[in-house]
Amino acid sequence: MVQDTPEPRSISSPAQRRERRDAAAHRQRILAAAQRLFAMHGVSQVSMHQIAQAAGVGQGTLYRRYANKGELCKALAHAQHETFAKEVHSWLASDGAILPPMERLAGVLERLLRFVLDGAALLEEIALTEFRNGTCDMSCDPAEPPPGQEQWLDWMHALVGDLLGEAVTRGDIAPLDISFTADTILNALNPMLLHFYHLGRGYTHERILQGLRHLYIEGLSERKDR
Amino acid sequence: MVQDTPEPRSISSPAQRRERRDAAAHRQRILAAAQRLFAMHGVSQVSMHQIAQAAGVGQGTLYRRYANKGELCKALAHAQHETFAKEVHSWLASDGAILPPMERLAGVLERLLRFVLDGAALLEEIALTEFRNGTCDMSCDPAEPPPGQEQWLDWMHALVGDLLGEAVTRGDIAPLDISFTADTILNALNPMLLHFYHLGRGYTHERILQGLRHLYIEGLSERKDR
DNA sequence: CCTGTAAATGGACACCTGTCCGATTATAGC
DNA sequence: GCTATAATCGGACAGGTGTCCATTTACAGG
Repeated sequence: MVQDTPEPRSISSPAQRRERRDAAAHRQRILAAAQRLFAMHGVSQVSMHQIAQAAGVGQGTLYRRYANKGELCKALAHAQHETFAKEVHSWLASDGAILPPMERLAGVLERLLRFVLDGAALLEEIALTEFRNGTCDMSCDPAEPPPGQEQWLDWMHALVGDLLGEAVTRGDIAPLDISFTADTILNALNPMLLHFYHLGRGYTHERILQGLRHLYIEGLSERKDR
Repeated sequence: MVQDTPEPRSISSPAQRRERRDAAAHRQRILAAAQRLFAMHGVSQVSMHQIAQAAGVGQGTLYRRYANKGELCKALAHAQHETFAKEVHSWLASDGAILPPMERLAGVLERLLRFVLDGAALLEEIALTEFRNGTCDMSCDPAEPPPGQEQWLDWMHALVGDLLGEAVTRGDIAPLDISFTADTILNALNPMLLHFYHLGRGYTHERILQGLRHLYIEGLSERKDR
């Protein structure tokens, strides 16, 4: 049930000691407890103290590993992120491969929207914590540095940026500020914003998708086929 | 210094008692103290307890009036909001009047960007609190209902929506989901997002403005003059 | 002036986050 | 097995938020 980052536990681990066995067990228990409590009561209703208690560890231990609830959520969301990344990659390599870049972007956004709406509770907590702490970088837990793992937001930013860049090169869209545009598009799928869309405005999934498509795909495209 | 909502203190106040004099004085002291402390140490560094103490009132009194720091910030930001609204209105009535709707929208966005960047600290706290509490409606303090006062976000949403609607009617832009588009455009100027743009990305004021213009003004417009 | 009543007050309280540090325990080298 | 050592543990603690409620106080009407 609990997805764990596959530890670099090769015996031949060169200079650095491998994670102590009890520590590893505790991390498992923490993740399992958090997942259970979150599922039971909702992310925002569960305190770090409760998690520590349910996992049978002290608060200090919990905070040593996860500096705040957001970090803990990141660890839990990690597997979901990877699944999503794989799904997007495989789509881009198969069905998406024959589409022009802006249509590929549309496909990515559609999948991203679904992904965010599904994992909303976890992602919201992550975003909230980051904004609150002013880190704002969506970077990953430095205590868990799986080699070569891309940071979530950076990865999405690069992906959207690449698609935009390709579209510019092909002349499908006019030249633009790629980095800023990618940021703006991704922000339109911010978990907190979608939460507001759902509660405050009552926008449906389809309506959001269509709105995004009109604004960012058709809006940017030079050749409008109307 | 402290801008106060002009109380409905007409003697002929029909059924409802007017605010007690001591309560009014306390509110003044609270606002003054908050403004002073915020200016001195930054919004996020000042606790509600400190504010209460500096104002010479108990925490209970403070919370009775302002349910949380966000509400207090809203009260302080109220005058700024009104100033901004007046500035936009007068521009729309004078220089803006001769421009097509999408150019008027560009002017509004430019002013909004400046406004948000200026009052960032206060607005960020407001947005953060709202998201945290899940209220997400940006509505005003129900304890202070100045008659006829528009809610800030609703007002902006309506303004942007009107401009978009006019542009559609004139055929300047293709028909679209006006409400959703207005929400999305406004979200691109979210205080928290701009904070991230500044810190995490280093985007300048001008770069943001140009990016927004390309995306939302030129992107939506039918007749592109390139 | 006196009195009833509802609004206003303020500090104790419950709970939460995040830090700190002495005590504990796993591991490496002998 | 034994020891040195550093990672790890866990609960106390320092703040902060927001609630509660017994007490106080301003205002209106007799």
